[in-house]
Amino acid sequence: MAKRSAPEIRPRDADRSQKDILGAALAEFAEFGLGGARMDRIADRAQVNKRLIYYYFESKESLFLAVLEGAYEGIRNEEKQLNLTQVDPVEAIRRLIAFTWNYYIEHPEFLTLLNSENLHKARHLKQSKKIPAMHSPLVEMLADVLERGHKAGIFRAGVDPVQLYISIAGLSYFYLGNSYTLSTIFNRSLLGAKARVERLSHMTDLVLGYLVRD
Amino acid sequence: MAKRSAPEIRPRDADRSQKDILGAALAEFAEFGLGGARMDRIADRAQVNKRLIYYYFESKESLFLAVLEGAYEGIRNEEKQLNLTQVDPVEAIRRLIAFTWNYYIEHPEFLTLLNSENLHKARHLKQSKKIPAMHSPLVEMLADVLERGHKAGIFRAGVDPVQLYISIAGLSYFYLGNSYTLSTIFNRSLLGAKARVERLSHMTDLVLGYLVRD
Amino acid sequence: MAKRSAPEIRPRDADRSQKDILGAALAEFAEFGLGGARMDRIADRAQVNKRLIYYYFESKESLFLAVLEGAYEGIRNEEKQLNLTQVDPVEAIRRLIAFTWNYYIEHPEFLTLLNSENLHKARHLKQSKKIPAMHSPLVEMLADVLERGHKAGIFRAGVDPVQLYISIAGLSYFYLGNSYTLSTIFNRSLLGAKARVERLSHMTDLVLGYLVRD
Amino acid sequence: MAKRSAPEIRPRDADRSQKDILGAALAEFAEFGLGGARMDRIADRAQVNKRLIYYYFESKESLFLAVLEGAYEGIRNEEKQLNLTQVDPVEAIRRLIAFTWNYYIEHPEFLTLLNSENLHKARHLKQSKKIPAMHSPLVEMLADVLERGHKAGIFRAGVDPVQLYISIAGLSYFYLGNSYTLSTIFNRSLLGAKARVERLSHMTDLVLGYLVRD
DNA sequence: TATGAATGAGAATTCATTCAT
DNA sequence: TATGAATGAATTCTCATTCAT
Repeated sequence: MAKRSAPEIRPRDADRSQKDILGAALAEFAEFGLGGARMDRIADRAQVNKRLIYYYFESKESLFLAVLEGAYEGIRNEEKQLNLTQVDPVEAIRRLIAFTWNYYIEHPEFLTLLNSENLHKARHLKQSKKIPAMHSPLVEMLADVLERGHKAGIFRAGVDPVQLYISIAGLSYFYLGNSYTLSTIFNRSLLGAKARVERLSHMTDLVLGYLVRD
Repeated sequence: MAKRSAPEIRPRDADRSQKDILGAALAEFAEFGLGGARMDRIADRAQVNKRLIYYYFESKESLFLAVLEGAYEGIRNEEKQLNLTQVDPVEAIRRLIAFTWNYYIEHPEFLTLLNSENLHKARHLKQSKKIPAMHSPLVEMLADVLERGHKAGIFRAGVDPVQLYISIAGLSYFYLGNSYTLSTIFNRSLLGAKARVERLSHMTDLVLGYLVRD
Repeated sequence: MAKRSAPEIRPRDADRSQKDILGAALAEFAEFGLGGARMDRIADRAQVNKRLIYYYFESKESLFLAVLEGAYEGIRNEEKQLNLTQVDPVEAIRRLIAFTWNYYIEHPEFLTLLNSENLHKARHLKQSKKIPAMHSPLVEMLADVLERGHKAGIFRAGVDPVQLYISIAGLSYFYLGNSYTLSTIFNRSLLGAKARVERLSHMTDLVLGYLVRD
Repeated sequence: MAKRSAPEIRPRDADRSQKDILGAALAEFAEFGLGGARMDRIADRAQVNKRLIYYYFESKESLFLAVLEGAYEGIRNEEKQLNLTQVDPVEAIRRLIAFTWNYYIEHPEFLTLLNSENLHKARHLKQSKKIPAMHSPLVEMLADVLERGHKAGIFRAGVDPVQLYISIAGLSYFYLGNSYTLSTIFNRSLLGAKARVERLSHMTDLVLGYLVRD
């Protein structure tokens, strides 16, 4: 139980070290933002010599970019798992909303990371060669679902999939990302089990209520 | 007695100085976040000696709180102007959405300020004695509108006004607050005149499409 | 005699502080060059908080520039004292050589500072607005002396005063600035009293031997 | 067994590596001085793993010494080529001046290396067992030339060859080594073709004007 | 009310050097 | 002979904050 019980022999492993650093940096940037993050703490979290961070990642800025790229890679990979092309349109919309909701719940770092990046006017994102190439499959999936729904006479016509995608994301994003201020203002728990169920239900009702023509 | 010939006569009263500092701090915190803001720059922006900031506001933290309080005060004041009690329910919803949208567009600082505050887990907000007392009239207005709409047979039943309020806010907030990353990812302008009209239209369609029963 | 006997109350004096810093920086840069100089040591030498250096001088680089400007100002001021316009040409040349020689001996910092600046390709000098304006009066004095000497039938004609000025400086500069290596190589003291007299005598003979026509 | 497909076949022998390192270090030390030189950059320049530098040369300091020794070896070798014993005294002086001038022009590293070494008070030179043994043949040549010139009734008597050697070196050294600051101060190109011819001519006139008795 | 001078505690980054293979 | 991984000790510079008037 002693903090320093064993000298913790760490076998030299470049890949491992880099991954540890990235993981630690993700946590740190998510918790404190780019400006508030500390390289020292990242080194501590990664259990790595601070100098090693600079060895692999040139600077705080480029470390942040690497973390951001990893975050986009992460969500894109998950998105790919979500196959909606064969699914009934109404059910597909449900899954899409639930997916976004759950992903944000499970990856709160993603939200704060995006906030940081927007505070910095997407400065890092624009430098990235990787991220712009990682197209989200969701918009195309959504376009397909909307079209199938419309052809089946279920959904309304003329819905811009990009707008709807942004709306679906925004419904979860704002609720989760601002839960601290919102719950204080409304004096109401937003993240309890019951509240979550209600929110997901509301969002689904909202979007399907809009889409479905009867 | 002045060392320099023309000592830049600039008589300043206490109120004026405090307002200048708050204005400068708002701009600074909005641009860089709490962590990235610099007291030096705030002093420069306010054209005030740095020491004076500490004279009026104890520390960076309490200056941030004061700024946050000012920001909430600002939006609450505007919200009060929006009188929807006599307005046709459908039109009322339109106005509510448009109000939120326009307020965020005209006050982008509000968005980044809220992001900062959430990054810090609403630490300052919780300390504030003022903000919790400033209840937003919008939720009650919305409750009233929803009820009138339902009674008139126009709107669906069972809509939680808080959920809908959060949704309406979220639809604008995410789009505007993340416009830098979104426009980069989608390679599409989000803030041009045409795009704004489309977004407002989409959001209105979405919410009314959900609410209105035919 | 204790190092920390008295807390050494240092009255707040902006001018004094700046001068102390400049003096300490001059010594440090002279001893270690720009690259080898340490801001910490400069602060120690100046008995000043390290932060204060950055308060008055933005960075190490601009501190170096300020020091360089001070050094040029110093030599230019001394040069102005040297009035040769009424002096017999031969005597004037003697004084000019002796002045340069003595100035370099008394201000060895000037030599190493110049070496540093040349190592950096006069990067700082080129930024300076002050130094280029500080024209050395020596070249004009020398031109006057050469002309008077020639008219009096004593000196040879066609001597470029800039070339001769550089030569006179070089004769002292190389000997003094490279005395460590030279004395090691030649295994001979260069800076003893006798050696100094001999060197000054040699330089004077060399230049006058060249100039004087018989 | 190589991890990467084409492992950049580059068979290297020990000698080659050492020479590459020395060459790279010479360039680096010449450009940045001892303090400003970076082991990393030397490794890059030499296209060699940084660790290898330590394998062959113990430390930065001893690498510098090795470079310095190489530099002295280089100039001494060239000096040996300059045979003046059979040459007419006046012509011999011309050649000596021209040799020094040209060597410094072709080996500007030598000048900055010497400056560095003097900044460090000849610390490395004094450690060297090689350099003190490499006596410059120039002083003896000069002594011989001066004596022959005197005996032929051409040159003045009593000239110290060491003093004159230092003077000849200094005339070139100062002009070339300080060309950046001098050309800025005098706002005049010093290294153009015409300027070089003029300088060499001036230096030759100066020395011969002093030596030759008519 | 106002301000220029000053500072301790960090913070990012650098650097020569060593470890392990 | 050669190299990628790793590090402790600086080093420049930053920042919120306080002192003294």
